[in-house]
Amino acid sequence: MRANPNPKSSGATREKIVRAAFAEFYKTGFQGGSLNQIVATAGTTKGALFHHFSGKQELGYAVVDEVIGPLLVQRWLDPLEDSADSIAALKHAFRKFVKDDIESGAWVQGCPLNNLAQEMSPLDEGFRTRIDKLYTLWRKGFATALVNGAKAGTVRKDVDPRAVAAMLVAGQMGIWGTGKSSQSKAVMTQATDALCGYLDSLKEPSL
Amino acid sequence: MRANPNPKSSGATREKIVRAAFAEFYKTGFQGGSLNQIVATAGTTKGALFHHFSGKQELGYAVVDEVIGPLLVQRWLDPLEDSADSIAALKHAFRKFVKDDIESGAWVQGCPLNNLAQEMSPLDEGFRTRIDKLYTLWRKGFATALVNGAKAGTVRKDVDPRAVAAMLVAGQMGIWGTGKSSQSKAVMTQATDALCGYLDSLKEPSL
DNA sequence: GACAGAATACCGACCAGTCGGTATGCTCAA
DNA sequence: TTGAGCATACCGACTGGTCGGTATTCTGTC
Repeated sequence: MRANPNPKSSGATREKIVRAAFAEFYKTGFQGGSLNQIVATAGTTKGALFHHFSGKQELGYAVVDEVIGPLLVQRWLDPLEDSADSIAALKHAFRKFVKDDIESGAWVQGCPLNNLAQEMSPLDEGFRTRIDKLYTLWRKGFATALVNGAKAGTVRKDVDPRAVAAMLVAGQMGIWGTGKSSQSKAVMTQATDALCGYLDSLKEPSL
Repeated sequence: MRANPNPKSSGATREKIVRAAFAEFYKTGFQGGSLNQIVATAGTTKGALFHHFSGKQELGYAVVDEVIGPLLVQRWLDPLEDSADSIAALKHAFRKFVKDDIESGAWVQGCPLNNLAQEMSPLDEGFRTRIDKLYTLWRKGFATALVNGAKAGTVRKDVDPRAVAAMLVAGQMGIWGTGKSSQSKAVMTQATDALCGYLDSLKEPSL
């Protein structure tokens, strides 16, 4: 029923705020993040923030839905879409992103989704459901890839795709968490190596 | 070297504060935790807190060193000490603690060490080094168990103990993180099953 | 096209409350 | 008397959030 959704800029300001909020929460956590800092980074004001969002909480929800979610899909799910050898694709993804994040320095900040999950899941049910939705999507994407691999004959028939997917997503959490607290390339790489070894053990033996 | 360690209570008050701080930080995180709430729970006052600690930071350090560290050793490391079949011991530990934490309800709060690690590692180097020390100890304990298993002939000789240990600790982080955000016994159990399957693949094949 | 009126987008001063931290004084054993 | 152990009162800084006001743009009528 809205007549005209977008006079002036509107969408642009909103997006600047969400992106600044993502960066702030990624750096200092949701509770530690300051709205004053967010509006300063976004180059706008409190008035604009509270015009677009009812409060800090809803801004956090928007960060999960509109920034972190798409980032997850683009990084981890899309590359699996058209790959016959799902184990190779998974190994490649883990290896590549570990390497990328070490090189870019992002590894010391951990995974944006996991950060929010660990901090806010027990404190706010709205956060928890949104975050769980993304992790469920993630596991589903991995499980589907494994099923396709089994169909294509590259994955052993006796593996439980859902269990392995749960383990792989948990492994991602743990590997990035390890990197964050150890700040050691060696340890992070070791864990990745072991996980890739695990993936190898799921290959169809005839290959 | 302290001349008189206990006029009045002293040590008792300090410990009450540390334990209350552990509970508070476990619930709401370090940044979200309130000193006022901590002294209220401990049944003491700000004056006592700042008498024993120079500030919130040092109190947090004490929680890591004096509560979380011993808890980790007692739970994960001590049970591995005298076990010939290290893979069985590891599987038993994971299965048991997942079950325990689901039954006690502790799983929704995650792992105290991992919670602090994710929140504070990038923000405070003092936290990071203390936390990393504990994770290093943890990995070392697992690696030693694997080495002993290889010597006893229960673990394949070609496994890299350090890499597998890093992966197992990362797996623990991820499994408890999964439970926390999914609040699903099924998913947490699935991930544990897959990890135990991984451990099985490390067994000496002749057995 | 012009113009009134309504709605949207935004600003920035301001609020009450809470935060971590401090200054000071009491109590009591040595 | 001295000083450790602790309590109370209090501080400035900062927090998330509110609110009156203004600028801009849409809508409907002529």
